[in-house]
Amino acid sequence: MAEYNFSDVEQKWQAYWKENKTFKTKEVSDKPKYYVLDMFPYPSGAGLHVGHPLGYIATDIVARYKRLKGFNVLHPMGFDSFGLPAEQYAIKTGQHPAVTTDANIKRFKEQLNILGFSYDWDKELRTSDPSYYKWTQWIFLKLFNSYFDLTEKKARPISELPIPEGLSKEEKRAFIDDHRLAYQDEIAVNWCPALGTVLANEEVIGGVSERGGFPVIRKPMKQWMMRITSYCDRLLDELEDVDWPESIRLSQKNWIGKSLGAEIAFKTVDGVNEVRVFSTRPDTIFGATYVVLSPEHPLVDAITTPDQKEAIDIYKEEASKKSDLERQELDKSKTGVFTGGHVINPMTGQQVPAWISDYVLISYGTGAIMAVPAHDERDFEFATKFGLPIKQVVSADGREISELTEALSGHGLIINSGDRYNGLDSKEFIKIAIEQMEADGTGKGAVNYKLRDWVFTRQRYWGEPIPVIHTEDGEVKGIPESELPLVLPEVESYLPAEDGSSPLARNEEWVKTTDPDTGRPAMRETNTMPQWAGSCWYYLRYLQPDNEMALGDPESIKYWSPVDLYVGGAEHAVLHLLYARFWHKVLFDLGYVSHREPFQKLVNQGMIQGRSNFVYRIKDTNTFVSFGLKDKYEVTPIHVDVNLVDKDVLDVDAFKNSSHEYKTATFELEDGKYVCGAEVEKMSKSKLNVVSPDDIITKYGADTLRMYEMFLGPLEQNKPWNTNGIDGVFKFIRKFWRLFHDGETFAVSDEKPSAEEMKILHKAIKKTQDDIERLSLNTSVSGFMITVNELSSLKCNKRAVLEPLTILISPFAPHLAEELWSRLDHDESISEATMPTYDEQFLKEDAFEYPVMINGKLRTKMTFGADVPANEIQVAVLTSEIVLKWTEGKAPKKVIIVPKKIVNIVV
RNA sequence: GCGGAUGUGGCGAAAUUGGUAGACGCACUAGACUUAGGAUCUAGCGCCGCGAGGCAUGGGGGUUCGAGUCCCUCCAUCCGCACCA
Repeated sequence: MAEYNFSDVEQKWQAYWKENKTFKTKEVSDKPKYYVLDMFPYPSGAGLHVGHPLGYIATDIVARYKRLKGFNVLHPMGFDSFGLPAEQYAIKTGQHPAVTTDANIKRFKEQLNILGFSYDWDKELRTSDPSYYKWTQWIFLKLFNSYFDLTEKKARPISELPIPEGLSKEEKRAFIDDHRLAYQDEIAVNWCPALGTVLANEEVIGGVSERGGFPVIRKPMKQWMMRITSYCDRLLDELEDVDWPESIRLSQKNWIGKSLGAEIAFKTVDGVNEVRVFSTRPDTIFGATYVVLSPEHPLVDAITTPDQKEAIDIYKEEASKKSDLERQELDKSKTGVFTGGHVINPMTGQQVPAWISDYVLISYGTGAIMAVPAHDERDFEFATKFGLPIKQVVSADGREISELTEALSGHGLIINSGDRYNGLDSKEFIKIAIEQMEADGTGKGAVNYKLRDWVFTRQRYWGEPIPVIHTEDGEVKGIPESELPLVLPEVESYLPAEDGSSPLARNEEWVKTTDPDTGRPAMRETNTMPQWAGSCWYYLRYLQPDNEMALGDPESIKYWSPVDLYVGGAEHAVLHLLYARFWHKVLFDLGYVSHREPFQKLVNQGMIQGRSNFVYRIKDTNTFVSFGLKDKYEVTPIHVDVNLVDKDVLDVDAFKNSSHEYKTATFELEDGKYVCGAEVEKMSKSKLNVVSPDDIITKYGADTLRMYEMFLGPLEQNKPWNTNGIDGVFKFIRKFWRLFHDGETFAVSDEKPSAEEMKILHKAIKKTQDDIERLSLNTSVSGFMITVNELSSLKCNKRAVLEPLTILISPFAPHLAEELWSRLDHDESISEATMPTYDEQFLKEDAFEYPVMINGKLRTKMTFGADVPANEIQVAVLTSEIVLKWTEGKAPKKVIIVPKKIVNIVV
């Protein structure tokens, strides 16, 4: 019997799609639009493993489904092709990153294409193409030439910035530069010596770089910054408008870290300076028995008394040497030094000592705190260690605890805060205390954010050059738009310089330029943009990747925005998604895009982990024992290449041939087989658990791989890859094929389907559509299997059933569906077909035996169906609703009817 | 520490609004057709029990005629954030 030849069929249809541009997006259409987007990949040298396509398969199914449902679908793919690995490879080998990147992209595209994705490759983009980064630079200039209007809470062109009267030329320029959304600042940045570059806060995790895990230190440097903090409130509030997973919304909220409280001034005793602190608990101000400044705080020297100067200087020196990693070590006990100076608590009027400590961060709030040891854990620890006074001012029951053993961080009744305030509810006192301090001029209500402005420069080669020049007299100017793109120049070496300047600085010829306004010599900016820049707006460029005149056509942007479905990994929860939203909002303010948020619905596909296999070697021998026997010996587990293992059974010969070391190995088998152990780990080369989609496709075909990846479990869930179950899907594909065949010949009958067959079909239509709509793609695959099992046992080969079923399955197994579709005498691609609709009349329940409960106790069974059964109680079934008729006796007190399920009667 | 997610057979999992828990698939067992099968088909497959029946969705408690699903509480695993004032 001729079996389904997936390999020929898949090649045939992939060639057909490519040749006919089957999936070319229609720009103009009266159909409703649907924009379904994948997070585009960084084209790494390793190629795709079986985990990468998970999200792409899901979006491809949705894209194909929406086409069949009559939507005009945009489903593009591109490459985030600026990035560190290509540059590091370049440093090692001298190979230009563009060459490496091109080769990697070629490989990626091949791998994507054999999966049968319906991308419109005419829309492809690469962030490292000058034609693309021309517009990344253009957006940079827009940010450079805009300011944030605080009253309207939106970006406006810098030309509209109101400038105070009477400023000198230099002051005026400084004033403008101070308001730009992209601006330069000398700040303490996260400098990573190993990578030779500055990193954004978001790229530093626990004191080490996100990429590579190298130590990061703080170093003051002049950097380009993005004024993302202006957008804190909008980035927070407008999260409510999008359909995103709660966990991502929370991550973004936490990252922005908005807290409400008060900013309070503690004047120095001499009245010259004031230490401003931020507190979320101004109600505890009567308990503020000292203040702590961060070692980097600008007032430290002014407050320090001469006899404490030496100790303070030593402490400051030590703190500056510490990396963030060391400062963040949690279990270390608190350190600090008394400045010798005192400040005045504005509410009590008492003098309190001022200390410095590195547990107070210069980068958060005002860089100084009022310490309330009775009600803050950290302050309590500090006060206890240094013998500072602890004063309880909030109490749960209004009484004071004589000997506090821990900080009481909850709310309660105010005590020890003067007759005016004692007895108040502490939450209420927050408002009252702020009002009082505002009246006294000693404090005010304040909002504080954790989010800092975005450090936008990298001292790297492989990124977008920043399109500005520095003039002789120190002015910074954007280059004219007509000069874009500012193409990345060639350099001799890709290594960053030790002083922190970018590799671009090496090309002196390129750096030297002239100021177009004055004709005087000027220097180009040599830093480049961070990798996030290109991915901040790529979803807009897909609409018109070839548009040389504009970022995109406004009509097109209006038609396609927002992205209806965006699928990608949760690792971009804060970085990419926050930056992209920020840029989008600026573009929205300036009138270039039509919607406030770029991505309407976001789904995070889970990670596919590796499933490693192990063999067990008896210590000091070359004998391996099977999994079930290993406990009898002292064994060492050794990773074995999962590609030599099938259903946990080792291919012993292949294993022997895999390495010289194993040539002479001997094996202790169980039931004639060598069984391997298994464990879930990250998929990686070193663990020998990488499964390539290419290998799976060679063995089972792309349709099987697509369906199996969906079948594996819910899309959002992390799950280990396990090839063991793939046979089931493979069998299903062949079984489906066989429905259309009688032996070797294609045989589909035009006979009218039976009621039972119609029911199977319509059930399948309903289930598949419901499942895709809620992205439960695993259950829709199961649903297909049930359907085919049912039809198969009926030996149903009727066109009226099989044809709609082919359409239904085509988003999942497009190659198989196309082949069958053409054999069913259709000339056009199945993607031109229309999704069948279901008819309720075929979905009616059959006669069914229902349990009937009376008073929750009696249990009998009745059959409800077309015939009304006779009992003491007469029951009829109409469609799926059950109607009870009472012929004798009293009507029951309570009748609970659950359609299709149980009749529950309380008499 | 704070926040989020998850917990169902030997395994991956289903159960969409509370309504016959374990669909579907893997593995396994038995059988059929076969020279053979890693092909195909049929049947079985949560646990205890010969059986009728009983017990089962991480543990305990609650609401309900009815709970995997809702509420309280505890436990475990994974993932974020973390001296954020």
